[in-house]
Amino acid sequence: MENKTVKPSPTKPPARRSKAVNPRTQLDPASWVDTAIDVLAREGVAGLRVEVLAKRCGVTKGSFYWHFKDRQALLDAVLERWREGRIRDIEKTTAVAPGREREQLHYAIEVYGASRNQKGMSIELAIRDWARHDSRAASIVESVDLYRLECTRRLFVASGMSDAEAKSRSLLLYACVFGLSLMHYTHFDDNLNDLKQRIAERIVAG
Amino acid sequence: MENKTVKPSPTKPPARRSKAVNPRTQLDPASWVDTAIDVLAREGVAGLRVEVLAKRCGVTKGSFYWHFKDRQALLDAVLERWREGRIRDIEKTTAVAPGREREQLHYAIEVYGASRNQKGMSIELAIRDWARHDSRAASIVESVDLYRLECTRRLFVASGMSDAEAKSRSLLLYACVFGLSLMHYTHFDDNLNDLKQRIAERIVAG
DNA sequence: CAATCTCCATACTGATTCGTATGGAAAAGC
DNA sequence: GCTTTTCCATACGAATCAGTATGGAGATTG
Repeated sequence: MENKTVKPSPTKPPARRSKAVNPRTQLDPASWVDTAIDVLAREGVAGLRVEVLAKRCGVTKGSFYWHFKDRQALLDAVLERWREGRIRDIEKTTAVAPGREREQLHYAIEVYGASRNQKGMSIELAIRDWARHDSRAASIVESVDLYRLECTRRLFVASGMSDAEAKSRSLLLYACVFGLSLMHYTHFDDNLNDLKQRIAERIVAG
Repeated sequence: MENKTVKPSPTKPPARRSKAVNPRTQLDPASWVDTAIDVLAREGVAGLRVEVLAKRCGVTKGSFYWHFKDRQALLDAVLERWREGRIRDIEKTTAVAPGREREQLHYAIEVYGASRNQKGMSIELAIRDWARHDSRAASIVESVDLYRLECTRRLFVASGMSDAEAKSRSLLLYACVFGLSLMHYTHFDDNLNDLKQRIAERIVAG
């Protein structure tokens, strides 16, 4: 379903409202997904309930079930949105001029640091936990993982490593990044930055 | 509450039933926790509902609320049981004769491999996701993490590393182990064992 | 202006959930 | 043997959830 389109005149592109840009009142599937991802980051998939989301959008379920066939349709839209965003992000992060591959790998590790990009990592972990019980989410996660692993593999190869070593480093890089965000090690040392720096070196250095 | 004990005669130790060992019918808090951890591994905390657990135990809620004050009491018991098991396991895994520290570190990495100990890792991940929304679980996870990090740190130090380097390696080890179990990389390479071996070397080697 | 379409509110059904209250059967204690 | 304690079943109330049905206000279209 996802919006019963193409009924009046297929010639007109969008033209939904009188005002060119929607002022405030109307909702579309995209804004529902926005809200859903926000809730996902803070409560996980278990928090993605249609009545809760509706209240958060300032409307009722009636609106939701006009834009989406059912709850699963929203969940699928959330997964698809996440995948697209991740793919774009990876391509941007791993694009680099020749000779600066190791530098870029350090940057890739740093941007995943839990300090900034807090919300992005929350979404990441929420979806990965989701994937442990849902095959749809698992499939999305796998496609994103393979794409990311491939992109960083190329960086390692370009920095002079064998293919097998590059694959190994690539896997180590992401495993470490996600694993660190799973752990509670704040009180393990008073110079966490030094530890992280050593880890990054261990992952990237030849 | 957790069992209204010490009413008849505090002199007798347990002596709950006629038969020395409980044959089958009676339940105690420990067996509820057993079932709960089983469900936790397969469905996460969200699956820990008292009526569901009761059905799985072959009884009704009446039994549950006799053994536990409320649902939270069971959750606390699950966390405590997990912590105790982890502490014992870590001590056993990191106890080693001098000179074999690196060997033991490789073993520690291997036992966490998702291949075996599948259920243990499922519980681990379920509790870590739980900890993202619950301060009680977060506290338990932190205590376990700090203990584990300290134990492996000692192994790295004993194998000849500086304290800072040992801490860094210790953090890298667990982050990688948990991170790998979060990822979906089965189709990334056809010789995953080689990749894992390289990763383990990278973590442990001097 | 009238008919239609868009988007949402309201009001239901039915299923689950947590927790309480109460009673009852079987064992244990005296 | 009678009472008490243990352990659980049953029955309830209140809350929350997914999904459906229906109507209605406002904009769009002819």
